Amino acid sequence: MSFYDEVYDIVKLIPKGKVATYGQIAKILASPKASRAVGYALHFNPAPGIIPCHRVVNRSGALAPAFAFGGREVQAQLLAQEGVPCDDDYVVDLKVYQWNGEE
DNA sequence: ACCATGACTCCAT
DNA sequence: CATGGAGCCATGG
Repeated sequence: MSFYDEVYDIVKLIPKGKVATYGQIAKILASPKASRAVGYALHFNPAPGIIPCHRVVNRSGALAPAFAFGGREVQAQLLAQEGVPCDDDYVVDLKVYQWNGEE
C-alpha cells in the first residue's frame, strides 16, 4: 500500500489552517485523477487522530458527506478550531484556505 | 488478468 | 441547481 502510505503522509503534513483537495493530493502523488484512490486511502484511515482527514475536502471545498469519524459538524468544529471556518454547507473557501505547498 | 467497489471529478440533461 | 452517466486510479477476491 505504498500509494496509501503516500496519501497518509501528505495528509499528515498539511499545515494547520489549510485544507487540501483529493485531486490536489492525487496530483502531488502521481496522477491528478487518482482522487478516488486517495479518498479510498483516507477511508481506511489507519491512524485516526494522526491523520487530519478533516483537512481533506473535495474539489468544491466541501467536507466529505460520507465522513464518519464523528460527523461533518465535528469536522467543521475541528477546521474552525484550526482556523478554517466552513460554510453552513461545510464548504471551505479554497481560494483562501486550500493548501498550495506542493503546487 | 478480470470484475466489482469507492471519502472523486467532469460533462450532459 | 439537482440528478445521472462515464472516466480515472488503486485494492481485493
